[in-house]
Amino acid sequence: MGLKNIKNWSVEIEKKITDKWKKAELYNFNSRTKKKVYSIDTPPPYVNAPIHIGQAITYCFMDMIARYRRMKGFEVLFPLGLDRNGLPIEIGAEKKFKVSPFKIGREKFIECCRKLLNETSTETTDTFSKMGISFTSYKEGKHIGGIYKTDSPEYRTLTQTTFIGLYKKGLVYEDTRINNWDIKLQTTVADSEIEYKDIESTFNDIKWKIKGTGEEVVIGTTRPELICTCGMVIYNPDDKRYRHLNGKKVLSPLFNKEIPIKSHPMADIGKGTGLVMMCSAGDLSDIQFFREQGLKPVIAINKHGTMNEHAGFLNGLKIREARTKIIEELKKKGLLVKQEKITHRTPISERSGAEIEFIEMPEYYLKQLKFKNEIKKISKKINFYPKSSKKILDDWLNSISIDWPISRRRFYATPIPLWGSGDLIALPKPGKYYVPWKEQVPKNADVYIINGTSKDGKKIGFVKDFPDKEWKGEERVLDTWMDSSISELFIIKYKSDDKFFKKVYPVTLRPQGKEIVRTWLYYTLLRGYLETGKPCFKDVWIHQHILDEKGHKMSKSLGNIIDPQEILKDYGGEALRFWSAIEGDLSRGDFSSSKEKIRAELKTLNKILNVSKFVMLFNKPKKPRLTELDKTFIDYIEDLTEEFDKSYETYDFHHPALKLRRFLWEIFASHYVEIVKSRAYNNDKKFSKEESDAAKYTLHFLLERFLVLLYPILPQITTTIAEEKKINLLKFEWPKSKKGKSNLKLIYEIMDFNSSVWKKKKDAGISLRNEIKGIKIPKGLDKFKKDLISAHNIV
RNA sequence: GGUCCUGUAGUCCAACGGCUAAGACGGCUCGUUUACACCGAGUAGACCGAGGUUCGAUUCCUCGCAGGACCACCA
Repeated sequence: MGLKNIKNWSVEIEKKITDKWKKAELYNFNSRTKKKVYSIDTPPPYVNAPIHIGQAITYCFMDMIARYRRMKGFEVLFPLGLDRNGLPIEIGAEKKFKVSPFKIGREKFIECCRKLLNETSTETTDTFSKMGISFTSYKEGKHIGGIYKTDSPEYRTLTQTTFIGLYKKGLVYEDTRINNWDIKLQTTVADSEIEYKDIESTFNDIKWKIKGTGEEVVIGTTRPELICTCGMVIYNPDDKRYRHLNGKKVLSPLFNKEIPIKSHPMADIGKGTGLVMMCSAGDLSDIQFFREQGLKPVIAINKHGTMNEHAGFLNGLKIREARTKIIEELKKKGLLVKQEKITHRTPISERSGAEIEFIEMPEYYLKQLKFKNEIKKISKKINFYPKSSKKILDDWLNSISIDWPISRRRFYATPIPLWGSGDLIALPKPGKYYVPWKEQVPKNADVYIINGTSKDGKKIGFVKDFPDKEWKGEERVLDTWMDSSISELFIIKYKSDDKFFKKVYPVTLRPQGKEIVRTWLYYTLLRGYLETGKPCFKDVWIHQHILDEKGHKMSKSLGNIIDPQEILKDYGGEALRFWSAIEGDLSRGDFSSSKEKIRAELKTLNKILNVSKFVMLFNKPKKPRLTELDKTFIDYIEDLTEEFDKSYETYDFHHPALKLRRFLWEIFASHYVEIVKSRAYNNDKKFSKEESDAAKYTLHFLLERFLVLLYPILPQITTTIAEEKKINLLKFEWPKSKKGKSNLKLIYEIMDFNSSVWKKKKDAGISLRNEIKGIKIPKGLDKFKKDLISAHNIV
């Protein structure tokens, strides 16, 4: 592309490069390679929304990792996945086409989801391409490293195959339990899909009567509509006020149900009146309590979020209405003592924003409790970057208290591959994609009988052995995380290319955000362990959040979104990449993004361009004998080479980027170039040919090495310049460096000296090219005397 | 409540326990010097607070304060 013709680095230049790269498939994976494999389990973005700035930045980092590893001689597997399963897609379809799956039916709704997905196909990959991301492939397909979609038959087959395997091992069971229920989406959700928000609610003090004595006690609650589900009233064993009530019964207000009173440490003396009504629907800890006490839960809320027959006069009302109504009733009867506004941490469904209710439903579970310790053990074998991020995983592991509910009552997801007939379950053969809700049961499917107590199935034959049975296809689907948690297995061809899988497992790196440690990372470790018994990753790199300029989370409602597409359009991928690296260490802290600062990095790109143009004015001679000055600067960049190797290897691109920028502006351009300019031109023949050649050689050497070191961060501009020098950086190997000789202090001394001369000339009002008298070269810089005198025109 | 991370100029971000605390963006003042006005040269501006360890602390330790995160609890 002729460096001379490029005035400024621009988006147009980038477009030519990235278009070429995208078509050329430069980074295809050679499965017969003898190199070591470096594999990256990239996070598949959801395709129904454009890439946001956070994803853009993290993919920049992943690309730096991939490019560095290629230089280090690895065969790099860096695939792009597209997540197309699950609730986000369904919610998108519901909004876009203004439909409800419960009204238009399953088939039509799935069509809507497909329609939505087809429209959003290429935007995501285009964005990545513009950023210069070196995915193994930009083509979809079954080849190793091809773009994969999580809703493809191949992917869903693997999800089902692993499900079938888990079922056979007795790790999947169905149970009817109280669970997190999303009223909006009409499905059970897992604990990991819940977030907590502070919502204002009212704390109501209500009078209750002790049976027999008629004594009145006051109990506080935020959920008075659940009084009908109260199974016990408790107080703290140390609470003297209520000791005399132990073993007595209390009558629930309005319902007059007899409820036992007991002491229990869960009650806190200081909170409320010290008495707690234990309901079977408040939250999961209540449910645990019911189990512990052997109480039978009463479920008063149905799956649509309305009260049922257990709620007596509240039957048929929505939860909120029921709450208002019962408070009215209590007021009328004079049973409401006091009301107080409090903020209450309320469980919210992450996907829909609906308040979670606790409702009893039969769901499939994957056993996870019994593997907690194993997962802890294998996670110790994984390197976490930064180390402290492992704590997030440990905290989560410690808090897991129930098995993983994996069935969902939704539609656009992997179907659960089961058919049922009474207490029999038909489990098809693995390796195929099944859609039980609209397909006949395969005759060769295994038949299991469900044992009522253990919940585990026992195999008793095949479907063909039960010709009289009518089989009903399972209608539920699998939790999206059941798909996502095998991404690392899918990309290395688990169950489809055993030889390759064995060679490459465990996957080298999982890069991901801290907010999905408890979902994506944890579930992947669990699934990987259940499939292989081993840790599935060597390294895990956890990044923090990308915030707006003011350090706030970006969100549509705040209107502070920075759109990477816009940045790419205005400033290009290289500016975005360089800014990402310069801005901070993403694994250590959150980072704030600002368009202004990204724009500012364009200056650096042009500086690189211009310095290169200058160096290219000279031909690179064969290596001559170098001067002390030349050696000093070469030693320094050799040291940087060594240092950056270590940084890049530990996923630190921030510090090298800072030092490279400094090297470019401060050390190389402002000082080395300025000093040796006259020696390189050598117009007045003050220097010998060898001395002049030494300057030219060193200019080229420093520039080349600079480009090589910068290449992982800025691939487009560095390769463009290197091409001019007949160097192909895409295939360049990391240089073997000679270390330990650099003398930065000496370089600073040179820089100080230069500055002082420039200042003197400026103060004297003379041009920098003019002669200056009376300057003494400092002792330490004696060996550079000839260069310094010539550079400053000292007489 | 528990745990973790982070506190350096207006903003962002550096600095093996030691020298004048670096650089960028933004200010201000000058200036076209054969790669570069997306430039060059200057200039103003900062270590959250209190103890401790040390000859010496921005750096290490303790406590506090502030911001962020995760977990638990919240009747």
